[in-house]
Amino acid sequence: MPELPEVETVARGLRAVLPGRRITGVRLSAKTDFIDDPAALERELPGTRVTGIKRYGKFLVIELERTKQAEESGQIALLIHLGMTGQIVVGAPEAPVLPHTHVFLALDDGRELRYTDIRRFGRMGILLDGEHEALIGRLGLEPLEASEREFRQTITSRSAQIKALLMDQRVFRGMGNIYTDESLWRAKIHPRRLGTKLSEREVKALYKAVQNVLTEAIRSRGSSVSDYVDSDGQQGEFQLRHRVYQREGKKCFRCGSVIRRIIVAGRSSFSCPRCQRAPRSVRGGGRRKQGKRTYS
DNA sequence: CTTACGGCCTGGGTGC
DNA sequence: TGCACCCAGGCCGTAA
Repeated sequence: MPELPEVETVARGLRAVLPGRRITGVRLSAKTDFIDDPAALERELPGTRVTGIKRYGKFLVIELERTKQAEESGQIALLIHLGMTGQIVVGAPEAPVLPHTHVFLALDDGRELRYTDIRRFGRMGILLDGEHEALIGRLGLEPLEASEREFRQTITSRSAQIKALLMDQRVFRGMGNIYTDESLWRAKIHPRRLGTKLSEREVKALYKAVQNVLTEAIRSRGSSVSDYVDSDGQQGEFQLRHRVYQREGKKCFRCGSVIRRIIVAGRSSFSCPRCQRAPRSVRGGGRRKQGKRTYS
C-alpha cells in the first residue's frame, strides 16, 4: 500500500510528535513474524529517546538514543517498512485497538504508538550502528533528490521494462505500483517500453512526471485506496487525482480512449492504449504467458 | 549479473 | 448462505 508519498506523510506526522519523547514500554501481539528479532525490540527500546525520523524510500527509521545504560552510548534505530497494509498511529492508549495491531509503544507523554498490519507484509527491526548504512546502501536513488542527469543515466543504462525499473528499489527507492502508473501516463510512455530505448525527450518527460506526481501526492497526503492512513489516522486525498490507476474500462482523461489493465512486471498496470503506445515487440501478436485468463 | 515467478498473509468483492 | 476464485500501495528467495 504505502509508497513514497504515504511513507513521507507518515514520517512528517511522526516528526511532529515523536522527537524528544521517550519510549517507556513495549508490548507485542502473538503474531510477530514480521519482526526481525521481537525480543530485541522488548530489550532495546524501553528507556530510549527519539532523536529523529528519517525516510529512505519506503523505509522509516526512528532514530533513538539510549538514556539508561550509559556504557552503551551507541545510537540505535527502529526500522519500519509498512509493506502493503501497515499503519502507524500515535494516539491515546484508551483508543479502541484495531484488529491486527501487533506493536504498542508506550511514550512518556502518556500516548501510545501502535503498529497495525493486516497482512503482515511489513517489516520491523532494530538497527545497530553499522546496519543503518548497509540498508541504505542497497537502495537506489531517492527520486525527488535525483537530478535529471542522474535519472537519465540510470534509466538508459538498464534494459529492463521501464515499469520494472521504476519499481525496483535498488534502482529508485520509493516508487510503487500507483505512482509508477501515474507517472508513465503523464509522460505518455507504455509500461513495457525498455529503459534503454527511451528517447531523450521521453526520459525528460518521465523525469518531470515523476517529480510532479510525487510532489503533488505528498501535498495531498498520499493515496488512500483501501487501508492507508497517516499517523493521525487520517486518509490521504491523492486517490481523487489518479488518472489511470484502477481506472480500467474508464475513459482516458486526455484522449477519451478506454483505459486498459495489463500485467507488467507481475503487477496490474493501467495505461491508455492511445496515449501510451506499446513497443513493437508487444504490439503484434507476441506470444506472452497469460496464465489462466478467461476471454469473454 | 539480470529477469520471471511463486509465496508470504488477510480481507473484500464477484460470480455461481 | 456458501464457496471458489481473483484481486490488493511490497518484497524475498529461487530458478533460469
